[in-house]
Amino acid sequence: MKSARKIKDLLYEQVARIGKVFSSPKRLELIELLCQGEKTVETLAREASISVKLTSAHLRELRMAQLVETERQGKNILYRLVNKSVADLWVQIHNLAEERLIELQLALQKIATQPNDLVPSDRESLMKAARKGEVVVLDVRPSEEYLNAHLPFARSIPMEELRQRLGELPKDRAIVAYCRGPYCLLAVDAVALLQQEGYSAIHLREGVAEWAVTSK
Amino acid sequence: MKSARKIKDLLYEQVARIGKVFSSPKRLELIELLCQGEKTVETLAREASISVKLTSAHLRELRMAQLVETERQGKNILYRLVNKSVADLWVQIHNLAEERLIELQLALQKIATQPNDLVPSDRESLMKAARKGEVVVLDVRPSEEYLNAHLPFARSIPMEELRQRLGELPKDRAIVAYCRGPYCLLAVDAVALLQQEGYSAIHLREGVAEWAVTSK
DNA sequence: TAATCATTCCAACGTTTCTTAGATTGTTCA
DNA sequence: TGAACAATCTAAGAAACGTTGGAATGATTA
Repeated sequence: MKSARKIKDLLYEQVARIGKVFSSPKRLELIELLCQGEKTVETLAREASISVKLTSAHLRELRMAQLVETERQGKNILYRLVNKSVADLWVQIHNLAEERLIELQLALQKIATQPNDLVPSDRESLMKAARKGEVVVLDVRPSEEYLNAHLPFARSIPMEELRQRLGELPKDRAIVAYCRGPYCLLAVDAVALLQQEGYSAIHLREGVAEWAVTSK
Repeated sequence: MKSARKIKDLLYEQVARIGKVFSSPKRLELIELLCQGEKTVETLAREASISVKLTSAHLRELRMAQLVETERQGKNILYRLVNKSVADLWVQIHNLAEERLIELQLALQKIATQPNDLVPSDRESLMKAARKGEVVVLDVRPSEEYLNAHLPFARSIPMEELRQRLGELPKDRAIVAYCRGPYCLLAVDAVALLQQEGYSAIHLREGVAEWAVTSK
């Protein structure tokens, strides 16, 4: 019989394979992007501002840990998360980080133009207001991501088109903008633009992954 | 204004600080031990079969990520997890690992003497049976850990004392043994001993941390 | 106050990981 | 079939990490 110690070492080593994936900033960014839907290597590289080669190397780690799966589509290879557990883990890790790390809290505070521009994270009342049409929930991510999944009652105007399409939005109601999550700056820019143009805009930190986490 | 890229890099880097903690097998083992309650450096070192110095170094990482807190008690320094989120994250990571990594599944299968010695993870019916006294839920961890927290209706007989205290257990009812979690081998040994002595014993893979995870 | 004990800090080694560059595979389109 | 393209594989230097030994800290006990 193998020694108990060796068996245990083997078990923890396997779990650490998963942990390692979440230990690199760039891999975390890729995971967050994959939470928005399947993407090609090139798209991921562009969005994360890294080279295709490096992206491929990081994706290899994700693949070896069995956290993503690939599908060839013509010339491109699409990557996607294997299931919701992966997205959940990402959300739980960044929630814990936000809860514990003062440096992160400070950095996040600096991003939001004004603290009261933030939506208090009370999902039920926000959804109630959205259902009644009292507020407009606005998804400013690229439209593919909106099509893949979006918050209930949300409308899609990608950030790139927002300036041209301002006329579609009402000035007499609050506009709640969201994007990929708390580390995506699209909604921050959207709120800044909207406020500048005289809209009453506020920022919802959560994205679809955060929203979909089972317990809060 | 700082470039958006720099801000994002900073944010993901902070989250990665938390991820890094979960990327080392030995640190994972320490976290699992700390899930059972507060412990001294020496105890942690002994249980994880590593030197005190190395334990201290790993605990330093945990401290710098703000995931543990310390308290001096006489000569010793007690370490404990700052809150339940940390234990939850450990449980979620090892659950995902068990779900995705075939190597881990195989290793875990080898441990259990027989597949049918495992309790089907149906908490409600187990608790129902335990409440009625139809089964005996047996905690074989050291008694301090039992005192810190244990499953409902559980009785404590530390593995070290089990052989001497066999008489306390009934032979006409099923005995459900558990320990620190799926990677702790105490309950495996307990089940083996009990079965050898003619008891009807089965193994519950989950420990208190797994049991306490909000959603399953 | 000195001696002891538990723990941490510091420095150093070998190992792993990150990142980039060059060559290679597999697919599509002409 | 060959050219163009997307992505991966391999190799290699730089950076970070795990681990160990020796010195230092801080509390307790005699």
